[in-house]
Amino acid sequence: MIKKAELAEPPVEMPGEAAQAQRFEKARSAQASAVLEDYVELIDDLLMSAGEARPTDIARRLGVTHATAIKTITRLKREGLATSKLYRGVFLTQEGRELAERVRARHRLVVDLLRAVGVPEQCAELDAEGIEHHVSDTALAAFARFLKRQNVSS
Amino acid sequence: MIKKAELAEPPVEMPGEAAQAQRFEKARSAQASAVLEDYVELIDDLLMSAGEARPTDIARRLGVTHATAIKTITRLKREGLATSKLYRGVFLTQEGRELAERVRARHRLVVDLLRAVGVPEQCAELDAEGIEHHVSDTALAAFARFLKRQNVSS
DNA sequence: TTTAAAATGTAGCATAGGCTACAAAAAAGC
DNA sequence: GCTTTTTTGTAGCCTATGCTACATTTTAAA
Repeated sequence: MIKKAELAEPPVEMPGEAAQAQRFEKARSAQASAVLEDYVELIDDLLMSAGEARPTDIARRLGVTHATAIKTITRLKREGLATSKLYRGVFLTQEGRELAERVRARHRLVVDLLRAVGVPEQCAELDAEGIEHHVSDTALAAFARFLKRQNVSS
Repeated sequence: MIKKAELAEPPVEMPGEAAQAQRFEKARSAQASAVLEDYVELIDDLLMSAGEARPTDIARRLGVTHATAIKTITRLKREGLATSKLYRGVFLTQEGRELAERVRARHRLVVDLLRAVGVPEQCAELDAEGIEHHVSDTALAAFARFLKRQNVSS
């Protein structure tokens, strides 16, 4: 092993190290809520377009089995985002609806931003699905400003 | 339950449904490799800057316990991305080094793109950590073109 | 050289999110 | 109204990623 003294490193632990750890921490926690966000947005979609959101439809749209969907719906209920009645579909709580709206707006903004910098339409939709969960409010605001400038100048 | 006939939906399953499922599928698989990408990039960093990458350092930088880091390092080895000798640190295989280089280039490009559209420096670094794993090669190429245009015109 | 500290590794536990297989209830069709 | 199909739910298993607690080994210090 190389001794620390030989490396001529800063003697005190650099603050950049903790900062880096925080970045990863943040990315991990964003990922934890990503699945819930996807479900909430999809349920809201289904409720508006079809009038109901059934576990089977949710599962098919997400590309998972119904067992997986039901398990996650249980988690949504536990976290106060959704409610469900047997054979009566899934509904969102007030909190769930608010989250859905935020997620939807964010998704649109991310897709628009990607399109604006030249990403092909289909690719923008594809990539946005994963990207959106990691875009902070600060970045989102910057996206909105950028798009506004683009539209004005065009 | 609302009967399908009452909803006046398209009789055949829309292809958009399968497409949506594929988007989620892709985002999920991207997430599965995200952790490995982070480790590989960090190990490469440590090897270049400190000459060695020890589990303890990796853990501290990622903000996890050493037990967690060691477990993931075991997975890296299983997947052929890294090697390690007891008390001699972790090293990357050829494949691991190539992955690290791709990840690093992608990270830089994502940060630059975020900066270019007006995201504050610190926020760009923070968000890029989560975003980068979901940016496809197609989008990456678009980012590069966009940045080139920006630089030329400025 | 002997002891203390740090690093490494292992074991066992939890949660999340996948899956298949089985069971039960509701809806649809005859 | 009875039968079949669809939908829903449960149980049990797997992997990944966290964690704490304990054991071991190496490094550093006295």
